Amino acid sequence: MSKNKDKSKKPKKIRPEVLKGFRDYPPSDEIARQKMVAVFRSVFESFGFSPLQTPSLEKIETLKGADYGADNLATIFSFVGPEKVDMALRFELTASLARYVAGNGELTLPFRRYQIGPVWRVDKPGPGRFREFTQFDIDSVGTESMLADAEIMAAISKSFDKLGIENYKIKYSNRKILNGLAKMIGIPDDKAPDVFRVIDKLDKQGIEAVKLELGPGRTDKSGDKIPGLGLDENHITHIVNFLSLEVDPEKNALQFISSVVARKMSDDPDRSASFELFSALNSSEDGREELKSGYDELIEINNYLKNLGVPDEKAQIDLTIVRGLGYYTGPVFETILTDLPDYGSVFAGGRYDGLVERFTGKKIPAVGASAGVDRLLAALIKMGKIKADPTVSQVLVTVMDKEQTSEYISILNEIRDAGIKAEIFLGQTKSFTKQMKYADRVGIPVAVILGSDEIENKTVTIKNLIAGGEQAKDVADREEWLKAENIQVTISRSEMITNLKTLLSKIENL
RNA sequence: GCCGGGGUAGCUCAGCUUGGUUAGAGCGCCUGAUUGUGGAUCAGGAGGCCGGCGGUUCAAUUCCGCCCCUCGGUACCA
Repeated sequence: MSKNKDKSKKPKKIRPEVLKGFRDYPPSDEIARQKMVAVFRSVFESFGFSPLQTPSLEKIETLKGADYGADNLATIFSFVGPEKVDMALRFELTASLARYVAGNGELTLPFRRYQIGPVWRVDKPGPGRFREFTQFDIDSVGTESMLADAEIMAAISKSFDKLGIENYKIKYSNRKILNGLAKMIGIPDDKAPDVFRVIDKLDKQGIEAVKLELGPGRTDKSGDKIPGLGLDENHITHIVNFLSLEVDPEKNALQFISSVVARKMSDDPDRSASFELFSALNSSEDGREELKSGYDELIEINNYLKNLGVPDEKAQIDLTIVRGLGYYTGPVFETILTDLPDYGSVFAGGRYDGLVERFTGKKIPAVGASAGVDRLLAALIKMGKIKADPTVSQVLVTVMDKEQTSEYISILNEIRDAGIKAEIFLGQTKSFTKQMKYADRVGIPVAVILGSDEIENKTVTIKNLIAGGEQAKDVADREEWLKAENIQVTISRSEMITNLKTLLSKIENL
């Protein structure tokens, strides 16, 4: 009863909760993330991409196009602004890039930029999926050259190398190939994007699921019904036949396509698997042209990649790659981590020619790629490629005697000026034990200790907390542990900086 | 959107089936043993709108309904 009384007197507390689908990034996450981003930044800059930053909020037409409808807006955070302007948080970075290019007519093309920033979507949060997340984009706008596409792929490859990831693969293809095939077997134009969307699931769901979704639909593991596209049996067989040429996708499928382009069935190494498909490919000359163009581009990119020094095992042609998005028009590619196939594609993109046209009416060709920073980081941490330090602080200057504060500060200044990240203990307690505990908990690896002894003798004591922590494992008795310390040295002040630097570099390399 | 698990202390969870005294445990946290040294140990302590609203009841953390949130699967992903 008395408890209840107390409660009613208390002011209502605010629950410290974040919004659904949002989250905090504690220092350890953010430190790791910044390390990773620094690598991408430096590689892309070495390729001559410059940073661009655009607003988080845009006019809604910028993001959705002029004909935005109510159901289209379901997954975008939209508002009516103070001046009654419809606006929304960006859900990706490309639309803003297109707006930027279109709105700056004096911009010299090709324009090549990278951009990193948060984007927002009103999705249902799922595993590794949030309403606010960070994307990393690179794009080259205003160039038709396939070298632009190859360069983006090469930059991705370089970045992954530099991050120490050995097992990744950039798989690439060209939309025009499947587009052409679709035309040639008579799939209506308006169905083609849906077909691609389904084919895109091949990796995750397998050929049988794709087959069913092209046709009558299927029921997934949870018992939910997934509607199919309702293509007729004939079309499905042709598509599946083509996708099944993937035994050695680079060779068989490519040769098959070149034989289609040349209209010579005899060039096809796998007649039995593709004869049926081949014989169906007679209906559309348009389709054949598109197929040929896609094939040529693919080969061109393949050559450029060789020139750029991307090894074959890192970048491979895979004709089953289509990408789900509708706006891709030519080359498409995605990067997977072969050790972590569950993470899906972690850096992907392709050529899109229509995005700037929305604003200017002029077609400006562009190619770009986008990475989900958070997912990639999760993968890196899982693979042990990035260390998640709990703090950036490297040195704690402990406070033994408040009377000596100015002395401590001058030591602190000296350490900081030497480029070492350092802090002085700012807590309330006088207990020295607490200060060591603080350093330990926060994860500061080194303590600099100055008591009356040190000050009198113009020395400092430097303690390696990492090594101390290791030693604690073997010692059960407190007295023994305290005495066993050969993990700290007392040296003259003039030697302090050199000593700290060697110690810290030793700790870094652990 | 659909299917399923869950929401009780800072964290991980027990209790709920069968409503009823003071809602527990482990870990963590705070204080001290130990004001010049982190771990371990020991002693003491703080910390709960039992997710929210409504219903049934003399009585609800417990039963019922709705909602919210969360986790996993699936769909969507411009």
